[in-house]
Amino acid sequence: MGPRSAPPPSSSSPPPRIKPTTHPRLPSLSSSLSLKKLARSHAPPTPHRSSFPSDPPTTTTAYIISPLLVCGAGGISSCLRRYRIRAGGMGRSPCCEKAHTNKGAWTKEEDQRLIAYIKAHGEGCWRSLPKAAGLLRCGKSCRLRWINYLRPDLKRGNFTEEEDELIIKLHELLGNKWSLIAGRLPGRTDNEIKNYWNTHIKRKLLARGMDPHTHRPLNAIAAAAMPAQQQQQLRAAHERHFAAATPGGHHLQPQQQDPFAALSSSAEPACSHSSDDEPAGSATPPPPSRRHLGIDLNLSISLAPYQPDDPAVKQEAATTGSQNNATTSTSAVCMCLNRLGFQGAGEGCRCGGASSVPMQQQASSAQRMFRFIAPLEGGGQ
DNA sequence: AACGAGCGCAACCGCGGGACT
DNA sequence: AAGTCCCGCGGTTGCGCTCGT
Repeated sequence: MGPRSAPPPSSSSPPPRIKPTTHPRLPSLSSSLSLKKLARSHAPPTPHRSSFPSDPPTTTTAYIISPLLVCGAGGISSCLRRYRIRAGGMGRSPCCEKAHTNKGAWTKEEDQRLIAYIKAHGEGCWRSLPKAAGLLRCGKSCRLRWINYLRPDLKRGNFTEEEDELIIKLHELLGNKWSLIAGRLPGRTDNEIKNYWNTHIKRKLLARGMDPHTHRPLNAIAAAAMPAQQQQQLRAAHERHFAAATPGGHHLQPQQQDPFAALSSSAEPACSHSSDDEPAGSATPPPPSRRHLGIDLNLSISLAPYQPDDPAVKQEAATTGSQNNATTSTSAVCMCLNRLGFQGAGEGCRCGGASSVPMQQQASSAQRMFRFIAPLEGGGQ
């Protein structure tokens, strides 16, 4: 059905399906329950997925100079635009020459070409990269392959229990913002986390009696009918999982009695979910607090002592004034504006003290914002 | 041993946002 | 101000492997 039904037109033999991950296969929740089929049964008809219209593009573009020569550090993004000759009328050209690109699984040769090219020239200019690297792929495909599979700093597979719980907490806060969640898990990609969520964590939460969408007791109706005491027991059981899975270091900040509870008590996560999560018509407008959260992801999440592997991150942490207490167990990771910062217990977030101008601006505006300190344990009482 | 169903995950797609002309 | 483009994101698909019968 899909475009991948056609075998990859690669010259080499089809690549062996690489399975670098070693997740132990989880026992089925129930032989009659298939999450995938369940989701599909609730999903609206899949939208039209054919790639591009069959009519030819209305514009023709040509690059008169290799982008490699112009894509220096800092100027990558606009290199193509400056050297483009428009030879046709208005309209949007396809992202690549579909007719001359490979699809499907990547071959080892393709991987090696991509790795070699990026090692030599760095990331960026994805649109022109395939041609420059001698790959018959579209830029998007190259980007995905690199980010999700070839990047050297990827961990790949074997999610730890702590990562599981962090993902669950982050998902409760952020919803299906996989890239944001991935940003808090070094070495993990959004695609990997998304897949892991859909295949493992959903089931894990269901087994705990929690709804993976709302992070509340599974059946809202049953929950409503459930005695308050029973609801509390269920909730407590859920929280005990967190406590057990995150040994040490995750402390509820005493001055923030329970900011998490305010979030958890709201019906919806921070963002809307896909159509297969809930029937489209059932969506209700998020309460004001949720809408606020959706606009401002100025969050802080406490976490186990963080030891960044990346020297650049270490450097950044140092320059943001985190100092030594950045790695103490009483620190929290601040999620302010997509930036990792640290704060000690009982102190305000200091990530705004960065030297860059944008961050100063953000810090000044952040002073007027409400901050969420989201502990990883005991926060949802 | 053979077969079918279920599952995991790599890779694809369309869309939105921001940058640029 | 409007139009165009690229990048990145979230949702979805389908191949190949594993497991149960």
